[in-house]
Amino acid sequence: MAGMLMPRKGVVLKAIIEQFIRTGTPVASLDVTRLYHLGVSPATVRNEVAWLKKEGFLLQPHTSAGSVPSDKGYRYYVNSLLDVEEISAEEQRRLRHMFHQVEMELEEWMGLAACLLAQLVNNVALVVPPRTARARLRRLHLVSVHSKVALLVLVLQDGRLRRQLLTFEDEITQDQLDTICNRLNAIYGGLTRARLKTEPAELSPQEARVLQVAAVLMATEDEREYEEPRLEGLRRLLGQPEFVHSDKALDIMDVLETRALVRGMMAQVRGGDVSVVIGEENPNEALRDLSLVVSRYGVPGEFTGAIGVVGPRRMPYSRSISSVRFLAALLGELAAELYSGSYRGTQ
Amino acid sequence: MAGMLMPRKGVVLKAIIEQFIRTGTPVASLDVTRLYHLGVSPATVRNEVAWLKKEGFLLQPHTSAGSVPSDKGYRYYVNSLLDVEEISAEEQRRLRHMFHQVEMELEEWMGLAACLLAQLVNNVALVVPPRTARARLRRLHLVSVHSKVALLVLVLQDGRLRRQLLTFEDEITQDQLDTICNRLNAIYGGLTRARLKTEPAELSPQEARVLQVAAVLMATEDEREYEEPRLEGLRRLLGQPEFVHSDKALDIMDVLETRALVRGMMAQVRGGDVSVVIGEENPNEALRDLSLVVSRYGVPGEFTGAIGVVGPRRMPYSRSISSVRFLAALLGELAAELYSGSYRGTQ
DNA sequence: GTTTAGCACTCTCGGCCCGAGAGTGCTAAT
DNA sequence: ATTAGCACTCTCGGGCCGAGAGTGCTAAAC
Repeated sequence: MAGMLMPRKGVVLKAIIEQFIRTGTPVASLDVTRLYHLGVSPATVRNEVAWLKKEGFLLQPHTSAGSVPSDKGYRYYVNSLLDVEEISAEEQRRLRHMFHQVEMELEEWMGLAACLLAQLVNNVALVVPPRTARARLRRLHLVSVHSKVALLVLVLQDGRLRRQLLTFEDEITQDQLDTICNRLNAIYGGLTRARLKTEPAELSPQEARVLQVAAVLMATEDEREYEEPRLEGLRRLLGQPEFVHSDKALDIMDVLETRALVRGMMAQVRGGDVSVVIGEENPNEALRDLSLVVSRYGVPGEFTGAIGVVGPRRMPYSRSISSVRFLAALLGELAAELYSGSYRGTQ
Repeated sequence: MAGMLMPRKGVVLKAIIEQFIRTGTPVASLDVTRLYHLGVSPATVRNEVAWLKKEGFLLQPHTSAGSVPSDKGYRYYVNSLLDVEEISAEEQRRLRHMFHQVEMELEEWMGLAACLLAQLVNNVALVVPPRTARARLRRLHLVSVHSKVALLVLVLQDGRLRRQLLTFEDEITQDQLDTICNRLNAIYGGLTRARLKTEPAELSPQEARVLQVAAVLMATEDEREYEEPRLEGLRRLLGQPEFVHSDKALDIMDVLETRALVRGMMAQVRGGDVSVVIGEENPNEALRDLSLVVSRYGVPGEFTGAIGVVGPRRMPYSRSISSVRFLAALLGELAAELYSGSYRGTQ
């Protein structure tokens, strides 16, 4: 991946990539000369292009077509050429405002974030709900459904709700249920699943039963790999010119339906900032035609989700990076509020 | 839509439609003769086919191709020719069993139903959550998040959960929150939104605030047209040969993302049994290329959702109808358990 | 009158060819 | 190192054609 390109080679590469990202058709050296008048003749540009091809930054679909960026080209572009234009303060305010207008609920925020992101980058946006490494019980409630059946509602520390129907051997009233709740909450509130078992207590059969079901629910939470992610903008992705001949479109649907995308995406989120994965760099076979721009959000070590963009290699990287970065930060703030109660919002 | 077709005309039409549903290519009269040896010569079949074409039951893509069913043909087929083969008892047991293996939760059931249906019919399956016409509050809970913030959890009569963060002016403890809960539950449990306002009571400012937020949440429930539906098998639909040229595929994505499909589908569910809507019969412009097989499920008048299949006109109607019918009944049973507590399950 | 056989006719589909156009690569001059 | 000029290559789209499929019709048979 060598060092820096000679300044002009970089300019040419950048011009070609950005032109290609816009139009999607191979770009001719002449076009570059015309559109970004560099003060040199087309022939000079051709020489540079020839060199970039030789070195593998550009590809030629066929002998006499313009050039197309290779993965190596994109990579160099993203690492060294790209100037990420952060979202303007005004735009940030506008977006923030939208989040304050919807219900104060994580689900809503994620849905909105996915919608906005998809719109901003005109590709598929994916938001994976944040979760704690280990589910922690905040509180449980029992609601009588009828004489022998009750609805168990678990409120987890991070605000998630789980419910499960529960059948008792004998009839049981709401008052009795309330008593059970109060006792269990007093003893087990704030504990992880593992601690539910070790915490000693004398429990009635019913209490034991409720506790056991709660433990099972929390266990499935702990084991669940990822929550169902929000996914938006499929239509935009499939509308990209690279997918009009739909062989690839079907592959994409496969990737999405099998959740392979989520797993692939989660595998790529490095700590801290936004990661960019380009085409063949992707370890997941099925994602080789796609590029990913992803970021974690949340409080590292405590609870994390992921948000990202999926699109063809030919993707507006600058816009994607800035959008993902901004929304990740925003979601992080919002989620922190729900999770730990310590609101770290700006202003 | 005339009366019954002469017996043999019916047989021929049925044969052609079923063959076309299998293969997707226009079917030649000769093929019919070969595959379903009817004891008549190809020429006779050709005459019948000619008649069916003249009457508009069949179409010819071009002068010298086989025939393709028209909407009128499909309609006659569905109404008069189709013998719906109900799902075998053994299969029913197998499917039922799967529902008893997952968590006892409506969400899970709907997801499973969508998956199974998509698989059974190899098309898109859609499950719209059941809902009551008017949300009814079963119980509410308050969970302290931190000193001034609490999580309000609403348990609706039909088992749905809603939550909302709530900020108080002053610090408030869990004990105080519990007191508020108990009072509000005693007064307002089981009421609809409208009744929340009329029920007179002396409330503290905090209680009033909680009640007000609860009322708003319930109002948004009442107004919400349809819940986010479960949708499965998009890949299968897009994989159908009629969509390999992806112009239509994009249209479909549009329909799905704009929720037009759900609205279109809900518009078509008649009472009682499974409804079939074929192509142009669909009032919704965007669904003109698709056929729907849908059914309500739930307890009419109390709470209803919908389940259905979306596919190209060329769809396995028999299988679709029996699958939808069965799963609608099954979901109805399961949901009834959650909703009213009156379990009407078999066995 | 209905059914059957035979045959000509029509229309699509895939392959092929070909010319236009685009864009490069090379060479030689500046 | 840069530029001008030119020949070369390769794709793309259109038009052409032959094969094959399937019908529609007519005339004979039951």
